[in-house]
Amino acid sequence: MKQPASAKNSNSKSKATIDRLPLYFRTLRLAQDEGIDIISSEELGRRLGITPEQIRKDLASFGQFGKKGVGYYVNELKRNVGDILGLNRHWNIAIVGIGHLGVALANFQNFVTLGFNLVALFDQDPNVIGTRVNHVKVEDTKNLKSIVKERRIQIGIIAVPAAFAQEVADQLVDAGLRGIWNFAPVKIEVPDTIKIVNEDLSIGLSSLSYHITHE
Amino acid sequence: MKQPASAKNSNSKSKATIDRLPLYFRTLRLAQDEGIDIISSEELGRRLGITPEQIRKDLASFGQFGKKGVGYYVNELKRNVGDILGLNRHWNIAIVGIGHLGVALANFQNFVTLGFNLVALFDQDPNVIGTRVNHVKVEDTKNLKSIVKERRIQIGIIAVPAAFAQEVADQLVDAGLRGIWNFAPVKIEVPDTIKIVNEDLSIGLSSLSYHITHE
DNA sequence: TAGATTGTTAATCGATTAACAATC
DNA sequence: TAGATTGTTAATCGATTAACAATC
Repeated sequence: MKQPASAKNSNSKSKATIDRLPLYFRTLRLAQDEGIDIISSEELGRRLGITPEQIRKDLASFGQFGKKGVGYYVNELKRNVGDILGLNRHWNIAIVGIGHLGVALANFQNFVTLGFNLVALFDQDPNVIGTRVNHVKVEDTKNLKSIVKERRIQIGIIAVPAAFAQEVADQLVDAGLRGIWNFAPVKIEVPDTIKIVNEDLSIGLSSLSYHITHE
Repeated sequence: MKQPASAKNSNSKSKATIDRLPLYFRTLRLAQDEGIDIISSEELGRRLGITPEQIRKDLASFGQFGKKGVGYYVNELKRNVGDILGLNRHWNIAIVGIGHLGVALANFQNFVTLGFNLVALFDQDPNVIGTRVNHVKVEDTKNLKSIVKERRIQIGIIAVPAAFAQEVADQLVDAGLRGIWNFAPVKIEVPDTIKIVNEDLSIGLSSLSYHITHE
């Protein structure tokens, strides 16, 4: 029995592939801004430092987006990659912990261009509660659960000290959100229906230190 | 002819391994704080969500740090992993671009505990130059080269908008530093004697978006 | 048509997992 | 000694690279 053309094949879609998609998206947006209509895997690769074969393989695992002998239509490919990444819709996000990092993230312009709406900020410090960061009012963490539900927040960003991270994660999960972006340098336990991405900044710096040390 | 015990073997030391070392280091420091003397790969793995086999393999690629039937001495292993990562010395670092992100990084407490000394901040905005962030004075980017040399800065952190990142990188390289930690969402070209680590925050968030979108 | 470039299969490379001998 | 746990080799799994037919 033949597989229908639309059937998902057993292609890669590996973690590595998914981590490269945002890079493709970023570069396609740039190309779009430059007024480029068509781009080849060769040119995409040159701009990103990735081999053209890799790019074609990555894209082909999600569908046939290109035209043989021609290349990829920038607008079309950007829309397709955006659809795959879920960036062509709007996600409501919240930041918990409005310290220096929380403030920096609240002001992060890329969120907006990627379709993320910052709809709530939380902190427990009375001096911070009630202030505004990037036009969003800081709420008391005590009210986290009701506000997350009310404002239909799907993604929570943890920017509190490591010692409080698990507790905050528990509250976020309890409030029913879908994903957590964790900046606290600690392993957080969540039910496996919740997607978690860890962003431990000390890894990047340590890796740099390693490579400089070893010549 | 027998290989001397000290000879480097052809073991992995893969990128993946090196990226896990900082996690081991972090967990060992925590264990040390808890007063734990000896830890098994089993327990380390439990705390990190990594298999014990993986941990033993990673560590064994750098030497024999454990005791069969016993485990690893926490202090000793932490020192060894720190040595490998180059964290048991002091690196002088500078941040270029004192916007929200630059300020957050300047206040990042983990730098200190990892042995990084923040010795310079740079910006081009006259309103920012001369102010102090976490006790460090902000200098004019114009003087970057001479200050980087003078203060023996080995690592530079780029926290400027994407459009200026390459230009800043060129100046840093010209000043003779060894490594760059790049937060600008753009590919930077440097000579291959310079190690560069890219920290594109939109990747983490896009990856989260992808996984939530696909059920 | 000739040249260009994709999509896909096969070959290679690298990383993880399993198994177990060595040994504390 | 018996039990525990490392370090290492072999087996498996996954990801990248190479090659090329399909086709614009």
